[in-house]
Amino acid sequence: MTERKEDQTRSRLEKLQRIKDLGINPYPTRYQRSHSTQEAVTIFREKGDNPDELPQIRVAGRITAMRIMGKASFMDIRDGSGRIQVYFKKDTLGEEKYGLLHDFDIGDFLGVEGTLFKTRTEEITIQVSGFTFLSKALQPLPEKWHGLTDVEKRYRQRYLDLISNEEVRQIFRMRSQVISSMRRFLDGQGFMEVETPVLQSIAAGALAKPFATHHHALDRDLYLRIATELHLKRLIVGGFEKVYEIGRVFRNEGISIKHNPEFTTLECYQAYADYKDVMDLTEQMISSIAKEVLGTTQVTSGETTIDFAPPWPRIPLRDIIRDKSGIDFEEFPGAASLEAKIRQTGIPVDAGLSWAKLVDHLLSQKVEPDLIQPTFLTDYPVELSPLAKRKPEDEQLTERFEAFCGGMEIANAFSELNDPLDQRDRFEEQEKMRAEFGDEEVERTDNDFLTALEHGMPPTGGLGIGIDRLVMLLTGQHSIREVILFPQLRSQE
RNA sequence: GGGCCGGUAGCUCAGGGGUAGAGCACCGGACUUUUAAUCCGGGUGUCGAGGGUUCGAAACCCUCCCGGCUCACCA
Repeated sequence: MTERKEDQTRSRLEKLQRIKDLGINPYPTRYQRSHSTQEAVTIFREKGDNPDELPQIRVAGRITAMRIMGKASFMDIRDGSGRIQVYFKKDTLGEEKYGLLHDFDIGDFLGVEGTLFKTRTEEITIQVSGFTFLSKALQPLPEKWHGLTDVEKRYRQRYLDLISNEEVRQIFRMRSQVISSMRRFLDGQGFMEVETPVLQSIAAGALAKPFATHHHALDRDLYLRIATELHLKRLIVGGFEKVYEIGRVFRNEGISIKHNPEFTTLECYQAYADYKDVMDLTEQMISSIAKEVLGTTQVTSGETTIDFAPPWPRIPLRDIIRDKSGIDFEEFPGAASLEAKIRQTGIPVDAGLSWAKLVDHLLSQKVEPDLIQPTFLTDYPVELSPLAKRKPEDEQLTERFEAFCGGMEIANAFSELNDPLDQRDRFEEQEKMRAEFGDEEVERTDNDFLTALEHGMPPTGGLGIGIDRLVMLLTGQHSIREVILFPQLRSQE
C-alpha cells in the first residue's frame, strides 16, 4: 500500500471501519467448514433430486464476483477446490444482515451456511441462511476479463497470478506432484532421503561460480552449494547404499529462459551400480513420474510431442558430435587444433577456450538443440568429467551420460570416480586448467572429500536431474520462470 | 554486458507536440434467480525517474531505473 492511500483502498478501509463499528471482528480466527465448494456441488449432483436428503452446507472462500440486485444478490465464492455460487435474499436474511453486503468487496473472505438448490439457469447454488465475515481485502484484485498478464507483476506478486490464472495454479500443482511422485519412486526403490549442507567452505561438485557469504562468529567465508554431489558421496562412504537429496542449489551465473540462480536438483547415489544401471533408473523414474502426473508418457507442446516411454536412445557423444558437426574431436586432441577445426567448419567460437570447453561448445551449439526426444549421450571425455570413472576399455573416456530432452540437458550421471588418487589428479588437472585458461568455472579441490574417498567408497552410480527443467517439459512451459513460484528478477526491494 | 521491444488509472490497453482516454474494477442511485448481470450518473492519474528542446512534452532529445525477447554467458 502506498503512503497516499489509493482511492479503492480508502473505500475498503471505510467499509472495514463500518464492520468494526458493528462489533464484528473482520479477521476472526477460524471457521468450521462442512464441505469444500467442490464437495458441495458434488453432493447436489448426487442428491439434488431428493431435497430432503441435502445437508446443511458451510463453505468458506474468497469472493471473486458479486452480482447485487437490490433485494437479492449472487456472489461467487472460491476455495482451494473450486468455486460455488451463493445466493443472498433480503427476505431470508433480514434487513440488517442483508445490509452488510454493502461492505463486502471482491477479494474478501466469507463463510456462508445454507442449503443447496439450483437456479433457473441450472447453476448449483447455496441459498444463504447465515454468513460470517472472515477477512477484509484492502487491495483490489486484477480485472476479471483479462486477468493479470503483466509478466513482471505476475512474478513479483505471484499470489495475484495464482488468484487470476487457473493455468498457473495447475502448473504449480503439477510441480508439486512431480516432486512427490519422484520421492515415491525413489522411496519405492529403497532410497533414503537425506539433507546435506547448503553453506559450505568450498563449493565443489560442479563447474559453476558460487555465491559467497560470510559467517561472522567463525569469521569465515562460506559458499552456497552449487551441487549436492560430494556430500552425498560421503554418505556412500559412510555406508548408506542408496541416498538421494532433492534440494536447492545456487549458481552465480546469468539469468535466462532456462536458468535461474537458484534451482532444484535431485541427486541420487546407488552403491554397486554403474552408469548403465543409472540410465535404466532414469528412464524408469521419469516415465513413471509422467504416468503418475499426466496419466501418459507423452507430452504435447505446440507441434512437438515428447514421449518419455523407455528405452531412450543411447548415443556416444563422439558419434553424435561427429554426425551433427562433421568434427571427430578425437582427431583433434589439443585445444589449438580443435579450435582451428571448429573455426574452419564455420562454427563461431571464442578464442582461448580449453579443449574440454570446446567439446562442450560443439555439444551445445550443434547437438543439444536437436535433441527433442529423450536421449542419453554417453562416454564423455575425461577432461570434461572430473568426477566420473574412466571407461576400462578407453582411459580417455568416462562412464558418463547426460540426458537431453526438448533441446535441454535434464540429467547428468556417471559411474562415480572412487579412486582417490585419480580423483586427486583430476582436481589438480582442473586447478591447472583454471590457472591456464583463467577459467573460474572449474572444480575446486575438496580435500575433505578426498579424505573421505581415501577411506574407501564402493563402486557407485550417481545421477543428477534438474527438476525445474523436468517440470518445464512435463507442463509444456518454455520458460523456467513459469515453473518457479518466485523467480529471480533483476532487482528486489 | 550488447541488440530489439516495452513501462499511460487498481487491471487490460488506446493515444505519439495543443484540455489525460476506453472497457473492467471502484464510488452514488435503481433492481428479489444473476452469472462478463443490467440500467442511470461519476474518471479516481507523479503518463517509470531525472534533465533538456519548445509558447506548450505522455509524445521529441539525453541519462538512468524496471521488464520481456535475443545474443553473449551458462557441466
